[in-house]
Amino acid sequence: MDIEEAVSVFSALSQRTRLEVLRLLLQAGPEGMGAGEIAGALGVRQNTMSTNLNILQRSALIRSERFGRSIRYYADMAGLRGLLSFLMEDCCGGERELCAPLLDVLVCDCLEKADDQSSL
Amino acid sequence: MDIEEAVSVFSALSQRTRLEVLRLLLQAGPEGMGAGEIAGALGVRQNTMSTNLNILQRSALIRSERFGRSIRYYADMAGLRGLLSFLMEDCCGGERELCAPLLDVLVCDCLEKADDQSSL
DNA sequence: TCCATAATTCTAGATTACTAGATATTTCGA
DNA sequence: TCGAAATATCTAGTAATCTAGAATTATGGA
Repeated sequence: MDIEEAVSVFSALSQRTRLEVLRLLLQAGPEGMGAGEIAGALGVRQNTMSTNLNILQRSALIRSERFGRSIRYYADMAGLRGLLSFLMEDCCGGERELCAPLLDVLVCDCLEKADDQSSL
Repeated sequence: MDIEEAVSVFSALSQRTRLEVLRLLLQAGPEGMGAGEIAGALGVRQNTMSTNLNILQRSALIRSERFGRSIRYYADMAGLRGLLSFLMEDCCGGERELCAPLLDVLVCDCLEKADDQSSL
């Protein structure tokens, strides 16, 4: 990922509806959600949501899959990973202590509430 | 952090100069960098940089400290942590496997190159 | 107190982004 | 093949953001 792409991805996240969509899809997990379902859940008009879903997808923050005439969307963990990776590239300035607190976020909020067989 | 604040923080990151500044300061580590030094390093006019530093600081992505007549800026790890925490809130949908890859980013890019006494 | 340095604030013209109405496309079922 | 459902695209008026010139504030030294 280069700087232009990263800026574009952060732009995708800097709008209320789109940020809500990503969080909703992260919470939805592997099941994903239908496009109309997402629009309904967030109280946004269908065409506006379609535009915003497209922007998120172009940024590789979400993925989609068609089922019949509806389309399901999912959080794209690989894309999110790429973004965080770019941001934290060469971080810390060699000082582990500066960077470590960021790990706690994911460990606490995400993994601790899952089962405890920490394979890391 | 609420959604409005998170949007505002992502907006702060969705501009090339500001994203470059945050990465630069993450790489600089605890030493930080002077305001003029940052502007010089990125080839941005001093008043434009000042505006952008202010936006990053309002978003709690960087901190500042005055030394005589110059001002040093530092990455604000607590602010960054808050943002990631908000984004990943209630993630995974109970499926640990969906979320775990995000940890690798920080573990690989940031901590593995530090000493190996993994206290997690 | 006066000057130079370092950084910030004010401002406006130019660019970019957002929303929603209207229309188009895709798919399924009858 | 026709109609309905689900979603996407086009468009334009409105709103927000970006940059840099000019002026301002804060600090330290002579």
